[in-house]
Amino acid sequence: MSEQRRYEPQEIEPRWQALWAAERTWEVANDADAPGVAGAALARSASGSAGGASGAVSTGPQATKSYVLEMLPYPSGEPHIGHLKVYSVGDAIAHFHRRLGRRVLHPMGYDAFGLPAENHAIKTGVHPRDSTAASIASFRRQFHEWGISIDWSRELGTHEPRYYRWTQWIFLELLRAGLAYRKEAAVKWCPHDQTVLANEQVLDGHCERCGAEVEIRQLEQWFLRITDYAERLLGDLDGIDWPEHVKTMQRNWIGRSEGAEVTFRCEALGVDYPVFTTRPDTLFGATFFVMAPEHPDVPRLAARTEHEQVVHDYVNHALTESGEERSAADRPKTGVALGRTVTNPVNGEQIPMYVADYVLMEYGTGAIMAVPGHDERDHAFATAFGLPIRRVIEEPAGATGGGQAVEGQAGEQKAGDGKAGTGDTRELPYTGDGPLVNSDPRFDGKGNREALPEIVSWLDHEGKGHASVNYRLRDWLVSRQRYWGCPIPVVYCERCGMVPVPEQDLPVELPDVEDYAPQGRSPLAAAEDWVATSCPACEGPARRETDTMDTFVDSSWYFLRYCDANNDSAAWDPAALRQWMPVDQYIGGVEHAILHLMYARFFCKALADLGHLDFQEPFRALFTQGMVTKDGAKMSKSRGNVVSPASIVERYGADTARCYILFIAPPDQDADWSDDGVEGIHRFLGRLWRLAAETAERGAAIEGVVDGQVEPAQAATGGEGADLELLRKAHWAIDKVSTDLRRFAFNTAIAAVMELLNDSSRLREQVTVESQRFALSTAASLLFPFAPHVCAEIYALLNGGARAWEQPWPQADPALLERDTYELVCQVNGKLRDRVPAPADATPEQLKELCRAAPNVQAHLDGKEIVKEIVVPGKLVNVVVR
RNA sequence: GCGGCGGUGGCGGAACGGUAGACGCGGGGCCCUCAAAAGGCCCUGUCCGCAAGGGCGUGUGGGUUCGAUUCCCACCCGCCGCACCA
Repeated sequence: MSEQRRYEPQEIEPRWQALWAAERTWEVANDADAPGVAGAALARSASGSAGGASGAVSTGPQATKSYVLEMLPYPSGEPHIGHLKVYSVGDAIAHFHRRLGRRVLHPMGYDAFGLPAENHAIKTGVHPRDSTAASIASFRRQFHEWGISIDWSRELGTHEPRYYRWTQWIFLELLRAGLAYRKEAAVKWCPHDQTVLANEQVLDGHCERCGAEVEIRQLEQWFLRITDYAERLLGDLDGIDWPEHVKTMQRNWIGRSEGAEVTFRCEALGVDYPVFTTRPDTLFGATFFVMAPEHPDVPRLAARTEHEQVVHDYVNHALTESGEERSAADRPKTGVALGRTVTNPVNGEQIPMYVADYVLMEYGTGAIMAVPGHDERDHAFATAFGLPIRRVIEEPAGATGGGQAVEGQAGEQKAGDGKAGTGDTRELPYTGDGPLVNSDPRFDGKGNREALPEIVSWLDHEGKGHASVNYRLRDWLVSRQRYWGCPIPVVYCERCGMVPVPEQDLPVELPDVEDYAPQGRSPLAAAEDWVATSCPACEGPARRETDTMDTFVDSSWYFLRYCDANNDSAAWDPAALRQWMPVDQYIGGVEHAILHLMYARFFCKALADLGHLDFQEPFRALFTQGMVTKDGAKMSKSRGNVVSPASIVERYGADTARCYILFIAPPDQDADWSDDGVEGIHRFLGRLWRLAAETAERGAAIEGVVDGQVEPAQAATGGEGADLELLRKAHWAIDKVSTDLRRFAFNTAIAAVMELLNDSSRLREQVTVESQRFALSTAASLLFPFAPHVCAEIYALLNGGARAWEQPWPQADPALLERDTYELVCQVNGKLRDRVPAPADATPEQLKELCRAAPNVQAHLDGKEIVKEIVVPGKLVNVVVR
């Protein structure tokens, strides 16, 4: 190099950021014809070709839209390295789509309500409104400093009244449709702190803060009826382009099971108890009946019996245990008898009722029929309590099922039930398939799978049961007794009951309260003059709902609001949604695989049913990025291994930070941060910049080129020797980067540009300035989505001030991707023995000749018989010898 | 237990069934320099060999194939979900 030049991102980056901000480069209007949008700018300049592009992309009203969206950040403190990663990925995609000629919507907002901000406020004494504002300012500033191409005209915060006004509107729509409702639910209550506790805040049945024994209280809570959508949430997963593991998690979460609901009658009380079972084929093996401790009928069943006190104690103990304790997998089965019986509808047997904590109130009906012969849990319980165990399915000879085959007598079967002894002496429980026995003459001998539907239709006919589908999914509890959230827009009137706040009175603004610490009821309840209001229906005295909404409600529709973010007369104009939705590429952490992504899908389906949307799925494609670790561990303050994006950006510049985080690993994988690795990327960008600066200088010296006087680099199509080699490499890189961007392989895309730079550098003494300029221009063009500032700089430097982001994405010339000679791989018995140059158009016969003639192939053929020759044109010849 | 993902040099990672280890980091040598920083050039899976070359190598064991990191079967290990779900 002629003289020492330094790559100075601190000088380069703010300059381009200022330009993009001043020109509002990344804003895109809803009206496709509107001037000043990025797409239109591209259209204007698309006549010049650059970076080897042929066939400029046209944009305009007809241009394809692309909605590229990263999950909005929760503004707490400063952005961390995970934010840098997700927005680097999203920005690369947004830039790529723009330069493919699409109109790209790439907005930003903040998920600003929520517990962490509130807890932080309680701890520091800074009002959540203020700490959130400070955090948002920090995020906004850093997004600018990272050079993320955001349409800032659509910025929003979910805590702003102009946003949550519409969150409340959606809530009212759901309420109107019966999809939001109030219901009593069992919640944990600390009698000392006078507060509801989350399950996580209960340790060993005691309050984690004061140690008081926790009680269970039935409290009214707000729910959203997501279970109505279980089937559609499951079925529609098939039509969206999401990672398989995310779909699997959602399927598991929904937990669909097919079976039957069967009614067991308690004659003493005259009450029918339905149970859900996936195994109606084993009904004849039901020898007892179990209810969950939370089952509302349990006290009633035990009342005035000798079991009353024991049952009461057991239930109380079970209720105060933490979910974690109760679900500990192989804990011994516990329970107590209720002293009552129910009738097994298939055979009229009276079977005893128990209450046991292995039965969950949340699943099915909160009561089960127990079939100890064919269910492991029921078997464990029966064994512990000396209950009869009956085999109703034979184990086919040689089959392996749940039970292990044992020699001799099945000693485990201490059942006092005469029917237990059949010819099958293998151990129970048996959970596999086989012919029914000990059931009913109509079914005995039939395969259980075959008999199952027959039994169900028989039950149906008798009015004792019916086919049924059950889901694990529960309705979504959305009310929170917390301050920093969206107020639920209803009031309670003594005369009219619960009354929705009329739409024109929205938003119900969150009042400023001084004491927002949780205290058993919502902190909002303390804001007396806010709570006291008048009934919208009768104008009589009424009180406002003081619970707020779960933060996940806020983030279940924000992607819709971006489409029409500044609309003050509606949540959105349907035309705006038609223009942008669904999101074409959604990007975020896999930690939201279930909750956020399920809720957002639910909202879309519900809003579509209400006529507000004309699509069912919000996110057509999803990409989940992996975590960034340091020294193999999750970054955390307590470990002291936090790498702050701000410090990296300050030291190396945003381009280096962004490129590095995309280079270390495929973005969907976890990646370990290495300080040395960052240096490597910084060297690479520095080398690219220096070589480009040198090339521009050389060009100026030879051609008298000065800024603004040359067209963007023309696609060179000729040349020979080193020039041709470099030209080919550039086209190879175009092809490689284009392919890799489509499959999110940013690491290999950046590697390809590195190769192009390495060749440019190696050949720089042997090629013309024009070749060099084309190669480096192409490198900058291809790298722009990852390192926009330095690439804009280089592109302008080499192309008379032309703007990289306005250039169509380069296209590889197929003719230059092919070679007239290549290195033929010569194998003997599949082992590489030699490589020889071969003409691209050689026939298979000629290739065989070439291979056999290769010196080292000769050596391995010596004295052997050629059995076969495999020819893969363009690649290799494999000679098989004996 | 069920489901998903993964296991390749000293490290991060490449590789349409066809040259294993691209690219980068780290390491070694050299150039530039009074010296250093910065930068540049070369080498770098492993073993044998002066070299040419050869042996061995993608968690383990089988299989399919002319050829397997890639496809199939069984297993081991790690990570992530879910988990007494009837």
